[in-house]
Amino acid sequence: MAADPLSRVFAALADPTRRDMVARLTVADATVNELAAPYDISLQAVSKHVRVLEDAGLVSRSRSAQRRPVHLEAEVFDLMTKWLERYRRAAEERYRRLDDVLAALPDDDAPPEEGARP
Amino acid sequence: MAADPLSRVFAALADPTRRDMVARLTVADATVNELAAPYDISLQAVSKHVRVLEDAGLVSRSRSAQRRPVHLEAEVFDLMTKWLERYRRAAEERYRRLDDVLAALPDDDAPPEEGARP
DNA sequence: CTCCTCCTCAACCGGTTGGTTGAGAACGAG
DNA sequence: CTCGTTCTCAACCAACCGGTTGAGGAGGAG
Repeated sequence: MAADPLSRVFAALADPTRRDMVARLTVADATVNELAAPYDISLQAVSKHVRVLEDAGLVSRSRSAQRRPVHLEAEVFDLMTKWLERYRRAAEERYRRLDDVLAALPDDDAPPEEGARP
Repeated sequence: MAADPLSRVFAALADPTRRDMVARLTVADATVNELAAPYDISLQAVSKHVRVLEDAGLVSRSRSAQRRPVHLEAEVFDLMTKWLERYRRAAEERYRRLDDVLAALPDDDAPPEEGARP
């Protein structure tokens, strides 16, 4: 279970139920019971989902009496957004660069396998 | 295997090997063989990884001769970024709103369950 | 104290996933 | 045509995942 943080975050968000929980947690904190209400799965299953979110750092919990309110953490979103943005930008730039590459094509019709890794 | 698109994208990116491939594809297109070079897993495994990325719409392939160059698609990144940004912003706003909520707390110490979805 | 509520732990199950090996399709080069 | 290269399909396997049920810990409420 020692996967890198990013993998855990992506994996946690790969489940629609979990994404829905996150969406609802942006509105307000909630207990496990409240979180479980909309879904017709067992409370234990919901508990597991929350644990996955917690392990991914997307969510934190404080104990107040016997309730364990679930709270959304925004930081990890920033981290992921940053990661994503980086590659999105790179892909876009490459897309733009393509025109230059095509324009700079010499008489040779067989492209010289330009895949040298820097 | 009929998961929603967003789930497929997140799931695809939940694997470090696949994320590394995506990173390298931002630099240049590559064949399966080129992609496979850095990893000590079988070529078939790499082929499977590429297929997962393709099913997620992160990557497209054209056939030129017997080579099947893999090309990164930027659109899906936009989609995911948009999704993420929406919740990141919501979480931040809620974080900011928290001060107001605390300030507006009446004499009642039991918060009135304000979880109505708009 | 006893009871009730909220939640978690543990064991189990079927389906998916990441990996393997082996066979073979598709295509260019000789 | 034959050969070599590139890549995929198929079957299999161990591990993980999302779900279940059953048991039980941790606090308030009576």
